[in-house]
Amino acid sequence: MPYDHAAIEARWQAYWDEHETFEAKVDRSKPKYYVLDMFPYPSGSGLHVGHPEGYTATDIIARYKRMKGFNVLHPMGWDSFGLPAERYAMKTGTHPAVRTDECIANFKRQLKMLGFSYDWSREIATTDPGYFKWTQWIFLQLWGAFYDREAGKARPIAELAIPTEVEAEGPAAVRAYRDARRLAYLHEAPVNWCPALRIVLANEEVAEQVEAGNEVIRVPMKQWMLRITEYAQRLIDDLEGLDWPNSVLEMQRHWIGRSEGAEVDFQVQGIEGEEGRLRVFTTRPDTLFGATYMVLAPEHPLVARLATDAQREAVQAYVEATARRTERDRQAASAEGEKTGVFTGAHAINPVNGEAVPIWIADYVLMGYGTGAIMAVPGHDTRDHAFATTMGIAIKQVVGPVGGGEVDVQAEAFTEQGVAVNSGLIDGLPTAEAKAKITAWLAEQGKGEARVNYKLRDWLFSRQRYWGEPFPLVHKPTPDGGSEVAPVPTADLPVGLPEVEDFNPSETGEPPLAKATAWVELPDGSRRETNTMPQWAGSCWYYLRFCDPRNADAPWSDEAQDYWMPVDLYIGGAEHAVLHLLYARFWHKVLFDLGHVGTREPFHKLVNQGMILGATYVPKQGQPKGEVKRIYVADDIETLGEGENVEYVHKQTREPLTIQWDKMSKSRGNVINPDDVIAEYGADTMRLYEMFMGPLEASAPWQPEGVNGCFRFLARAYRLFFEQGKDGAADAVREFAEGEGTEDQRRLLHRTISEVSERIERMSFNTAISSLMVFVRDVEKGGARLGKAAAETFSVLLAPFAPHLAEEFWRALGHESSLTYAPWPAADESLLVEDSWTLVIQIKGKKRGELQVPSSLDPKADREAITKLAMASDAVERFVGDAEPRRVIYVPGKLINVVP
RNA sequence: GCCCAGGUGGCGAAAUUGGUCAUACGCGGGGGACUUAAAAUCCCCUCUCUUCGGGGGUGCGGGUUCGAGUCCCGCCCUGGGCACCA
Repeated sequence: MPYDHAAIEARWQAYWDEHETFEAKVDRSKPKYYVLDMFPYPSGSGLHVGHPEGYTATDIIARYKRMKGFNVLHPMGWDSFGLPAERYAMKTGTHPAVRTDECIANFKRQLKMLGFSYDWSREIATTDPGYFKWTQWIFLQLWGAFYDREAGKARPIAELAIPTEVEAEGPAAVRAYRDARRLAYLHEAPVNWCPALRIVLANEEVAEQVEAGNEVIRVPMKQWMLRITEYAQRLIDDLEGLDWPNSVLEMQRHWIGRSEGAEVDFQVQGIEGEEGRLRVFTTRPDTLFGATYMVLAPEHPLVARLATDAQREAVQAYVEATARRTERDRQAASAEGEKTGVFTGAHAINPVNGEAVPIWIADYVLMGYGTGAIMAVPGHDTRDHAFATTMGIAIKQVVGPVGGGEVDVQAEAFTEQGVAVNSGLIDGLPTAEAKAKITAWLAEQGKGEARVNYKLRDWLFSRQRYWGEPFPLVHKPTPDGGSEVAPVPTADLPVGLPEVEDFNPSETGEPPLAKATAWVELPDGSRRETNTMPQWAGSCWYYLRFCDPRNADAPWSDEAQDYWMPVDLYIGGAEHAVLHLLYARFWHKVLFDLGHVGTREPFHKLVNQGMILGATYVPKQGQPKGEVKRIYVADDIETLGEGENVEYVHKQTREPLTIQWDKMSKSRGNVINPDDVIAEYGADTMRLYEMFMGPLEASAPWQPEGVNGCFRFLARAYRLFFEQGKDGAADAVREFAEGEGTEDQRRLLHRTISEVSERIERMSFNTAISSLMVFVRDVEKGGARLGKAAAETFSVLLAPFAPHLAEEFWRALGHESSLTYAPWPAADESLLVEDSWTLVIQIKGKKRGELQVPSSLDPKADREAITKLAMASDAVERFVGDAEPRRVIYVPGKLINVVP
């Protein structure tokens, strides 16, 4: 019988389960290693081959680290709240919990088939009440805290100092004072309402729905917000020291979007004092002298007051028109260069030169950033330039190029740094100095101050959905006829989801939970909060729960958290580069401030695995315009020719096609199902191929022929250990030679140990596998019987990649138990050294010969002897002759370069 | 437009800090062995030109260096992200 992967894999999966081989326990005598996958949303369609790429990588590391003596935590769970289950419920009436359980079961079956070494006793699901009890608990920590800017950290709200004048106004005022400072707060604001889905979308979710053809409009609604903006600076600062891909670090920094500048006060003409103070934010205070107009966002509170009678109607109309458009929509149109806006009729005084500048409103200024108002400097800002040109507003030059020279700001804005001109007290100063000087001057005059702004906005945290964590809050009537928010006591958590008949929100946006009146209305007259949390909530802290997943009294114990955290290696898709990682970091920092965790950052090393691409076939001539795009899958096509002359045509139409590689998706029909691959080749082959395709971080196409190559390698290895049984008899274990076999085998073995170890450490799995392939090939080629010790070592080296087959080998060698905790071998350095080494002889940088140098000559110490040897070589004689070389470069152990 | 990553054989890809031979390993292709035959397996060849001495070649054009896939400058292309953030 040849390599019977199905039987072998079933046997070892059962063994691991039965022996609880991968269960992790806190053990302070060993160093720990926490290796985590981004847990999946268990979708109805099951795993595709893209999922196991990252999972295989973490599994290799987990298994390698165990053999290196680490106590490894390698858990898996389910990010199981989510919209698909809810939509499925709306369509079929099946409760989301039922559907979710089915999907989880399927995912788990598939993952188990791949032989991943997860500690399944730690399995968690975010939808499990035993889990979301603590999600709710963490929310209450946020609700119960404020950010102390002076201390630079969050503190319990009870410690917030209440000003005496507030105290004097009574409990309602104190409550309001506190509520306005909590890290979780209610905020009425225009939100992105999607009528088709009947849900509110976060800004970052709008694009996706608009692309899907769903309308998104703005409506005001009361929403729970989380004060992530207070952490903006720390979220930037603490990126330092993380071992993360540069691209992710950059994306996070850009998302947070720190910018330094100044706030400047303009005084509106005709409105005295504080009320008429119009504050703007600018990163270029040095261009203040070039401000020829101002712009307010249409939502700016001062807009209504500023509009003069003559302009009131136009202003009103503009404000209403923009209110209907989503922020994204506004930005998209305007970014094309279409600038719209209306003059308010009012003017304000420029504090640096006393000039009166007109005040406009325009939607290219956003209320959510800075102060919602700008000074416009068309000479030195592209957007202002476009607007001024459209509206016929004056453009003034106040910065010139450093080396002198002319620029025409009428034609195009000069946005670079330079030297201030036409700018009074800062004339002649380079931009940086001009900024500093004018900012200092403004501060002195009480007309402005230096200021740092961030693009990051507070996090819209409530959703009008059923399938999410309920907020552990109630709205309690107060004696004055109002209501106050009160937490559900920890002892009463979790707040579970009520049974409902209908999972749809109402047309007005009332969440589905609002219809469960028996659940909403409490005996004391309080009403439960009916929003639910977004899907991000559960994934913000699951890595902490994995440390102590069955704890019923706390989200985690100090002991477990202190031992396992931080996550040493975190692998997942690049699509989570910003939001998930930012939100999780934010929660972690709040928990850190409040003393619940001991680490500032949760994830030490982060790796994004690349995408696995699937094949589709499209017309070679390109898609005809105006027609529905034609995309075909492998079943539709016929392959003609071979090698470099390969051609694809459609089976029926004979249309010439060309292959195209895309992200795998159901809609494209280019998905490969792991079940099929495993059935044909086995999990070990599948794991091996996924890693052999190329570097983990790179995207690569799934090529079925490549899978076969990996299978062939395992089958070869199998034949190294087993002899085919005659006439249907079981395969017999081969006889092995003594020890590490022949001298050649020993050397080969130790080189393989050295290479595989080093390449796993570098996570260069494709090249590590190549070393293993070379080992098998060369042992075969050598023809001698493999030494038993060498066979054992090889099994260990293979185990992280193809664990089932490795276990099979291990047992064949006479071991009773699993090789999971067998020690990782160390290479004998002395065997890596050859008898002689090759010195390359170059003449003027070109290779002209080589020389075998005996190992008795040390590359470094015997420099002179080696040089002498080289100078006497044929190559030097031929190309240099007797002439004295101008230069001789000797690279120890590598080459000698003679320049005549 | 801006930011990040990347461009190496017919294909997936190798090449510690600039240092031998660019193209390991695998796929595909060609030739052969075994077989009645096929599958499986095994062996050899597989960047290119060549007058067989050697020459050229890592997206393109320059540069630094004794020596560049690797470093610098300027382009081109592909993928990902951001995109009126004042």
